[in-house]
Parts: sequence; C-alpha cells; structure tokens
Amino acid sequence: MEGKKKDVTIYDLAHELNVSPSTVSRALNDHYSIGKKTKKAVKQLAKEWGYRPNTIASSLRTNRSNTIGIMVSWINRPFISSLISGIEKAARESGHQVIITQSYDKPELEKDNLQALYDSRISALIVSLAMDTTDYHHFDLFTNNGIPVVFVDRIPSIQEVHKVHINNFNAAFEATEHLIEQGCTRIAHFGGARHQSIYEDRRSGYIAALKKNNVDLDESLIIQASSLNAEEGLRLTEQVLALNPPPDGIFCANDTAAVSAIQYAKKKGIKIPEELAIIGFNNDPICEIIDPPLSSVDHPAVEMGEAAIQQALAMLEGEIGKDSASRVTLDTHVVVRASSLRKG
Amino acid sequence: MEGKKKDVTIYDLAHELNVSPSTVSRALNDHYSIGKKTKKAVKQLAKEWGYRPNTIASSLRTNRSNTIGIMVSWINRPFISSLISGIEKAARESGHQVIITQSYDKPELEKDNLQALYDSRISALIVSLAMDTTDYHHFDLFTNNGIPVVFVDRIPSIQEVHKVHINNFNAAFEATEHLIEQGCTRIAHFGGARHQSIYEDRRSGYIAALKKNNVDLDESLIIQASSLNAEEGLRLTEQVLALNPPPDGIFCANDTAAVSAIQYAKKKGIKIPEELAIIGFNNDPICEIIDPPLSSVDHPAVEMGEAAIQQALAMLEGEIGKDSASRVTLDTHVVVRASSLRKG
DNA sequence: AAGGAATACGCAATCGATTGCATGGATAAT
DNA sequence: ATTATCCATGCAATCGATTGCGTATTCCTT
Repeated sequence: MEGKKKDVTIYDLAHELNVSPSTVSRALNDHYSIGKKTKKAVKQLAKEWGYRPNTIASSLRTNRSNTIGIMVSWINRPFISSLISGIEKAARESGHQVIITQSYDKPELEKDNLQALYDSRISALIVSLAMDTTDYHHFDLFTNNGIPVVFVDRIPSIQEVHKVHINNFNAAFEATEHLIEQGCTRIAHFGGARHQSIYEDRRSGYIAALKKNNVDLDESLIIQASSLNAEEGLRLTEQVLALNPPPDGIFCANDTAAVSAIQYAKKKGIKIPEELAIIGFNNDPICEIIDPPLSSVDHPAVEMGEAAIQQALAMLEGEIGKDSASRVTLDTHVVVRASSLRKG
Repeated sequence: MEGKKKDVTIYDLAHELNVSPSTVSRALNDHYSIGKKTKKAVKQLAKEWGYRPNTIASSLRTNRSNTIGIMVSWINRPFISSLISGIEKAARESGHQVIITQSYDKPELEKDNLQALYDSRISALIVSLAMDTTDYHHFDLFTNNGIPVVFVDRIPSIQEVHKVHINNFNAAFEATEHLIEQGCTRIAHFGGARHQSIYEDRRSGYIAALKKNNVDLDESLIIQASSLNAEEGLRLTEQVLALNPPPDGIFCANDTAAVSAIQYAKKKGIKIPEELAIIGFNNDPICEIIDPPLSSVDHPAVEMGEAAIQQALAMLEGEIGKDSASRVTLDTHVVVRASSLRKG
C-alpha cells in the first residue's frame, strides 16, 4: 500500500555477508573462482531478500542489453502478429525482452526506427522490410558494430545477410501446379512489388509451374501490384476478368487480395471454383471464413519468429559467424479448400 | 564494412570544446544555466559528430528507462494487435520504446512477465488482463514504486486503478436494442467469464435493453462461456438453437463466436437475418468477409492504445495523481450489416 | 559603489554491476 | 623444502550521463 522499498543491490548483500560486491556478483553468475559455500550463502540471501539484478546497470557495463529489437511493417496483420508472437515466446524463454517498432511500410520511418533501436542498445535485430525498401545501408549501423541482424520473410535481395524465410519459389510452384491439376489453363497471377524478393520468387515459381506443365504464359495475366490490399484486389480482378478470354484461375500472392477476388467474382455471378479457381498465400484466418473457403499456402509464421530468434542468439553466442550469411528455409504446404477444388 | 567506430560520448564533445561534461549534458538538455553560444556550439558539434545519448547510462542514473511495458493475452488477435499498434505509434511519437509480453491468458505467466518487466525498469505499464486473472496484487510491485499502471479493455473489477475502456454496458445495450428494433423477441447472449468486467457489463447492458423494451428475459438464452473461441461458438449456437422455441437473435460478446454462429446456422439452413439475426462485438476484419456480413460493435482499438499511453505519460509527468484513479471511456457504435438487418 | 540577482560553468559523487589485476592461503608436485 | 597451481576473494576502475553544490563573472539597481 505505501511501500517504495529501495531495491536490493549486490552491495546490500555484500555488506550483510561481509564479502565484497565483486564476490557477490561472481557468486550470482556462477563464476568458477567463487567457493561453494560462498555461492550458496549469497544465493540464499539474494532469494531471501528478493534481490533482482539491475539490468540497466549490467547493460551499461557490458554494453549488452538482453533486448531484441523487432521492426515490421504493421503489427496488426495476421501474419505479422503471429510472427511477433513467435519471437516474443522464444525470446522470453531465453531470457530476453522484445522491443517492437513499426515502419508502416515507409522506408524513412524504418530508418528512424533503426536509429532508435540502436540507441536502445539492442542485442540483436529482427526485421521484416518495408515494402519499398531497396537500399539496405541503414543496417550497416548494426552489422558494423557486431549486432546480429536477422531478416524474416521480407528479406533483402542481396546475399550477404542472415535470413529466415520460406521457399517462395516452391510454394508458388506448388500452388500454381495445384490449379493446373484442377484443370485451369489460363491462370492469372497477382503479385507484389518485384524488388521484394518474396514477390519476385513467387512470380518465378508461378512461371516455372506453367512452363513445366506446358501451359501458355500470357504476360497480360501477370500483375505486380504495389500493395495488394483489398481495394487493389478488386481492381486487379476486374482487370483480368475483362480480358478476352478471361482467366479460369488466379494465384494471388496474399490472401487479402484473393478474398477480394472471390468477392468480386461472386458479385459478378462467376462460379468459384468451376469458372474461376482461386488460391491465395499466407493461410490467414479469413481463409476459413470466406465463402467459399479460400485455398492458400500455409506460412509457418510462429515458427519463423522462433527460428529468427534462434539465429540471432546463435550469432550472439558466436556459434554462427557474424560475417558469413546463414539462412533458414522453412517448409510451406498448400491447403486446399473449396475455392480451388474442382475434383474429388 | 569494417567499422566498429566507438560511439561519441559527452566526454568526447566536452574535450573538443574545452568545457566540462556537465556543461555538455546540460546544454543538450536545454538547461537554463547554460549560455546560448555554448548550447549552440555543443548541439552543433553533437550533430556533426553524430552524437547519440546513451539511454542505458541515462536510465541508470535517473532510474527511468523511457520504455513502456505492455502485457496482453495474445498478440495475434485483431483487436489486440491494433491496440498495440496504437500504443507503439503514440509511444514512438513521444520518444518512448515499447516492450511487449504475452500472458497467453495464463495468470502465472502474467506474474512472471510482470517481474521481468519490472526488472527492465519500465517507465510505465499498460495491461490487458489474462482471462482468468482475479487477483491483482502482483501489480502492487509497480504501484508501490510509483510506476504508472494503466489497464486497457480487460480491466480489473476494482475501482482504484487507472483504466481506458469502452462503455461496455452502453455498447451491449445498443447492440441488443438494435436486434429488438429489427423485430427480435427472443435474443440469446453469448458472453465471456463474468469475473471479467467487460463481459459482466455486456451482460448487464443486454439485460437492461431487454427490460427497457419489455422483452422477456430467459436465463436459458444467456451463456457465459470460458473462452468464446470458434469451437465454443459452434457449440453454444447448437445449444441455443436446440431450445424450444429457439432464439430469433444472438448478441455475441465477440466476433469470433458470432462468425461461428453464422456458419452453424447456415449449415442448418437457417436464414440469416430473417430467422436468426446476429450481432457480434469488436468489428474485426472478418465481419466484412463472412457471408452475410456480420453486424458488430465497433471497438476503437488504436485509439484505446493511444489513450492508454497518454494516460501513462500524464501520470509520469504528474498531471494525474498517481494515487487517484483516472478513467477514459471511449465511444463505440453499432455497425449494422446484413447479418442483422431485416428492414430498410 | 556596493549588494543582490542572474548567468555560466566545473567538480566530483552517483546510479549498480562487471572485471582485470593483485593478494593470500592451501594443496600438490618435484 | 620449494615451486607451481588452484582456490577464494578484494580493490578499484569502468560504463556514460546526471546533478547538488560551489565559484566566478556580468549586469542591474538604488
């Protein structure tokens, strides 16, 4: 009720036990040079008195903060929030805190946030890039100072970075091939900005699947949109359906726009999946809500977050060279639902 | 590429300018006792040399970290992630960082996380409670030490705390009255755990609307569920539809379960909204995706986050007494969609 | 011209934990 | 017995910024 007890410090413990603060510090950190009885006594008293290390002081001295920085475009998107959830969980289990910032897909804000994160002396940084980030020099601030940077999902298109991602090429290949198996012969593709490798790779996978199955490639069916949101999804669907002949399938690089495609097609009385089969990407919760349920590529968001933390920690502990480039690629799988299932 | 330049400190600046570190510190903080020219010179050099204050050192000295702690149940839920998004935005704009933890709705984990946040010397704490938290003593750690605690949405059922919430009673009242206006005479209510005031208040608002409009209250139509997830939504819908006579309307305390209700009813061939009108709560994105679109109570998630930060900052700056209890109540409004619209 | 206020700045302690170096004693090996 | 090797601990500097107290100078004011 009234409280404001001063926090217990190692000095308090040292004084009580008639040892020096150094000894207390070492005892608590299980330093080899401290005797068994001393360690026991120190830990005992620390527990009794409710001692909690002052992480700020420790950070100042060691120049490490035990804090992981995260920068994403928007927190409130299903994929991203799951990613963060995974990061938070793994971070906590390893005794780290998590600081979050949003870039809102604006490269300038991304840069500002990086500076703020750097100022916080984060131990490691996990990033999913803003849509239009093409210059990666602002990350030098971290890499030049030995702070691990791990990119997740939206990763730079350069090689020399640590990354956790999915095999976008394969995922797109399988999704496209699935549509082909269902009898589609004119498949449209809605992608994102091509400078983002995830979208470029999905495009490539799509094209490769067409080629392998001898399906004609029609450039007018491929549209790389700038943001793939709901409105754009409607617009793009309208655009491709106006072609002559119209497509009989759509592979969309996210679920938001794929849902729009379903809504637009339904409004126009086009039968899904008979006349138009649709598959999205991410396996967002809406896939099971929309009618018909949307087929999609399942994206292991939580696991990606966990993998990213593990990479970062491994780098901190020197298990992975900070100079070399590590890479974790996670598996995806196509989840078939009614929006694309014509047979069986 | 190689780098590792040492960070610039106030000592470096002081040395270069032949003044003392104290002067540099004061100049940078616009202390009144520092002369104009000196300030200018200091700031100029600081900018030139890319000086960045060491927030860790500053925190150690002042015992304030400029970091806001957040604890929520799950990050990856639409309402929560929007809430966090709002908090992050407002925090950044006021020069604060945001640390996030998840309780996964487990009171014990909530407690552990609180301790970890306390250890991080957060400047303020913003909390949305775990579903089953009924004991609030672990927050004394903060309040006893003068650290502002602001509760959001899922707030304690005691008076003496700072809170940001919506008027759940009114919101529920309006939602229920809307169903009555649409001609419903037997309205079921799916709520959450009653020890959570948000659910208790929604229940009360629902009951009050029935009373005011002389609609009979049937206890068997009121179900307080433990988690209101999708599965529970199906189960509860099945349960109330088996009653004789069945309800002709459902007011559900969240959208997840309301969507389940729609899905179950559709499967059973029950016409929505003619035979069964449904309204949810939160106005999640799925409301516009489900067919028919789900009416709901719009919940200003981002604004709540911003308001929570503002409360916390006001307390930090002494504008609000830390002992008194402040309260911010935000407006909601019913968003009518096809799931409940029988007329007009 | 003298007292008082305002201005401008420095000294040194402080926040709490960490760590290189040094010391003293015990044990073991030669 | 002597040297080497551990073991157990303390001293004091350090991380970088902040701040109470003290001092020196300038500027009014009466």
